Amino acid sequence: MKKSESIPSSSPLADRLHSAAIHLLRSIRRVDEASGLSAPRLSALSVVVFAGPLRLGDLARAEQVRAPTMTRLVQELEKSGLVRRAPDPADGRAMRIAATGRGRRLLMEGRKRRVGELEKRIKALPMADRRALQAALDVMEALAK
Amino acid sequence: MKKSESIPSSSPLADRLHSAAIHLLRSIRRVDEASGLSAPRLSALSVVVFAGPLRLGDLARAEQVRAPTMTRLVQELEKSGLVRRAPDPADGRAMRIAATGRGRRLLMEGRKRRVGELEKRIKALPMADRRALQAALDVMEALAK
DNA sequence: AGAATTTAGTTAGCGCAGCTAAGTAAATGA
DNA sequence: TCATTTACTTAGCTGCGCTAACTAAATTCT
Repeated sequence: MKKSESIPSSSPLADRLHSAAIHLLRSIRRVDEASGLSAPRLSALSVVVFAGPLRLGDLARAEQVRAPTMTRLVQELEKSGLVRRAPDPADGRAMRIAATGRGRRLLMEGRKRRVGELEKRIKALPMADRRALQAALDVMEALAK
Repeated sequence: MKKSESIPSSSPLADRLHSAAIHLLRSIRRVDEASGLSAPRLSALSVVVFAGPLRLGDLARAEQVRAPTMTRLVQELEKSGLVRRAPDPADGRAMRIAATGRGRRLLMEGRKRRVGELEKRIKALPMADRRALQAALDVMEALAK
C-alpha cells in the first residue's frame, strides 16, 4: 500500500485513504511514546476527558473496541492515576470512568506534543493544502462511522 | 480523541486528523480480516506486488517498520505462499522479496473486499465530499512522510 | 592482501492491543 | 420467583511493534 501511482484507477480513493491513514499513524507513533502513553490509551483517555465521566461500555463503543480490551486499558490508566473508576450509582453492574486532574493535565501535554509534530508539518504546508485537509476531515470522520 | 467539537481550537486540524485516522482504520479492520490477512501483512504484500521484487530492508523502510518486524511479516507471507524469498544475486547478505501469483491474486481480491467497504461508504457520499477527500490525499501522503 | 568496520538479515525475547470464551453479579421481565 | 439479559472482568490466545545480540557478507583502511 505504498505507491499510489502504480495502483489502477478502480478504487484508488478508498485505497489511498486506507494507505495514507496507516502511514500517517505509523509516522506519529514515535511522538506518542514521548507522553509515556500508547496511542490507544491516549485515545481512550481523551474520550474520558472530553466526553466526561462515562460508563466503560460506552467508552468501549466510542473507541470501537470490545469490553475486555477497554477493561484492560482502563485498568492501566487507573494504575497510572490518570483515571478513576467508581460504581455507577444508577446501575450496580456498571462502572463510571472519570479523568483525574493528572489525567487531564497529561492529556493536554501529550496532545500538545503529539499533535505538535503533526501541527509542525501542517504549518509547513501551503494554505491551499491546509484548506484541503480541513475540508476532508468531516468526510473522514463520517466515513469512520 | 473523539468529539472534535469539544476540543478547543488551538490545534484542531492535526488533532482531528489524528483521531480520524485512528477511527477510520479501526472501522476497516473487521473487513480486513475477511481476507485472512492482517492489515500489516496486507500492506506489506501490497508493496511487494506493486513495487516489484525488492529487498527486505527496502520493504521495511517503505512500511516504516524495523527489519526484524519485516522479517517476521515476510516469513508469514512466505509460509502462506504469497511471497517468495530469494538471495540477492548482487549482494550475498540481502534477500529479494517477490510476490507469487497467489499473492498477487489474493491481494487483488483482498483489496477489493477491504477497500470495497470503504468504497461503498465513499460512493454514498455527495460528489463534493468525494472531491474534498481526493484533494486531501496528496497532502496526507506527504504528511506521513 | 588482511584486519577492522559496516551493513543486511535473522533470532530471541519483551510489552501491548486486539480478540473470544467463560465467569460473576446486577437488572429485567415473564 | 426464576430465567434471561446485560455489564463488566478474568484467562488465555494471536499478532505486531520494538531492542539486543548474533552471523555472514561487503566495504574500507592500512
